[in-house]
Formats: sequence, structure tokens, C-alpha cells
Amino acid sequence: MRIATWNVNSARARADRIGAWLDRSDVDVLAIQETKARDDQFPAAVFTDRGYEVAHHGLSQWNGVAIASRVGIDDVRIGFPGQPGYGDPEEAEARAIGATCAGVRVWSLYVPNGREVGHPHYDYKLRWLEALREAGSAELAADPRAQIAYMGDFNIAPRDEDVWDMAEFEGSTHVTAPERAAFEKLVGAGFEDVARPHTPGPGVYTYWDYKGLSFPKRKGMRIDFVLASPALAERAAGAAVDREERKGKGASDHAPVIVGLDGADGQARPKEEAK
DNA sequence: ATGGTCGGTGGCCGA
Repeated sequence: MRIATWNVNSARARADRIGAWLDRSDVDVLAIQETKARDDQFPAAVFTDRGYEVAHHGLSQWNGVAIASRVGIDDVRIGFPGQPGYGDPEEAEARAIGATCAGVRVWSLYVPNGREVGHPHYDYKLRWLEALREAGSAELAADPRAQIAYMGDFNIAPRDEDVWDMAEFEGSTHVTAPERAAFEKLVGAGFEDVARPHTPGPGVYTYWDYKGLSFPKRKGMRIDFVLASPALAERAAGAAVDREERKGKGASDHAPVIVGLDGADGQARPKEEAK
């Protein structure tokens, strides 16, 4: 079985590319972020035409998350327990959806961007991550053998090697100590990055800004992750970042991250482009 | 080629 995560940056603008990618990548479960659609606008046929069931949660043109699965999709939940909202008054945002697919509790997560250090959105980001950590800790306390995958756009580059040049990130979000500490606390709670060991850096990124030719200049960031609980991490046998998908007209600014489970099935196609 | 990022929206905001 192969699972993947991808920030598509609009499901409608990306519908054709998503379909082509499903055909090419042949994944069993795909966690999608930034669908930028309400439920009534979401192009579900892209998935159902290919034999996937899909659950989507979108409230407006912002955010939006979905899970597509061809190995079953049960116990769909919108949001995780304690997930904070944003604004005054606080409003819920479409940033988390969970479902059980072939025994794995899969989450598609779109962590708040943070905007600027010191901005209310930055505090929101840190609170959001701490609430996720609390929910995850509670899940593992109830069942230490639970197979949980926290997949998505975490909007954090956990290590210096996860950006092309730390000097360009002075004072910026995504690399600050509190953000990295929040990420490491989630890891410490038992949710391990199972893609990195199979896709070692430096220079392995999952996101390249549209601005300034950053992709051809190889100025990217590793901010999309598959974090697996211990029982699931044991099954992780391979991973890939599909940077081919970032090429050409109409690409998302993020590349898909694929994790293969269980021995021979764990070959995480498509392979990263040979350099 | 006189530009320089996209997407959704509605005459800007978010990333």
C-alpha cells in the first residue's frame, strides 16, 4: 500500500493534473490540502472516475482538505479534538479531515501559515500545532499500537537543510525556534517523519514559490510531511518526493510526498528525478 | 517579450 500527501493549491485549477498524477502514481490513499473550494465546488469526479472514494471539507475559497482512498474510507471526521479556530470571534477553518483507510487513521492537515512572526496568525499556528500534539498524544495513550498518519503541509522547515539558504530566512516564519519546537514536540509525542530517511537532504524540497523562478533555481523548502505513529512507522519501507510534478504549466507550488508501506509494496513511485 | 507568481475573487487577499 502507498500513501501520499499533496498541497494542490486549488482542486479546480488542478483537476486535470490531479487526475493525471493519480494515473501515474497509482497511490492507494492521497491526503490533499488547499482545495480552495466549498464542498459543492469540489471536483469529486476526478477521484470517483478512477475508483477512489473521496471525503472533502471546505468552507470557503480558503484552505480546504480532502482524503481520497481506494482501500476504503470510514469514520470520516472533520477537524481534530481541540482544533482552534482563527479570528475574533474564533471561526473554525477547513484545515483537518481524518478517515480510516485500510486500518490506518489518515489525517490530511493544512497547518496555518503564520504570515509574520508576531502576527496573530503566527500565534494561531503555534496553538494549532500544540492542540494537534495533544490530540495525538491522547490517541496514542488510548491505543499505543494505533496506526496514525499525520500527513500534510506543516508550513515548517524543521532543519536548516530544509531551506536553500538560512540567511534568506532571518526573521521569517517557517524556520523560527518556536515553530520548530512545536514540530519536534509532535515528533516527540510519537509521530515520526517517515519520508526523510528515504529522501535525505540537503536539497530535497517539497515546495517552491511561484515567484522569481525559484523552482529552476532550486530554491525550495521541505515543509510537507508524513508523520507516522510507531505502529505505522514500522511499516514504512520507502518514500519519494515527486518533483517532476512541480514542472510545466499549471503545476501546484508543492510536490507530492509518497510513502510506501510493507516490503515490496513500499517502493514509492514515481521516483524522484535523477539529478 | 518593455514583463517579472499564482488562484479565487470582484476591483484585493492569502500564500
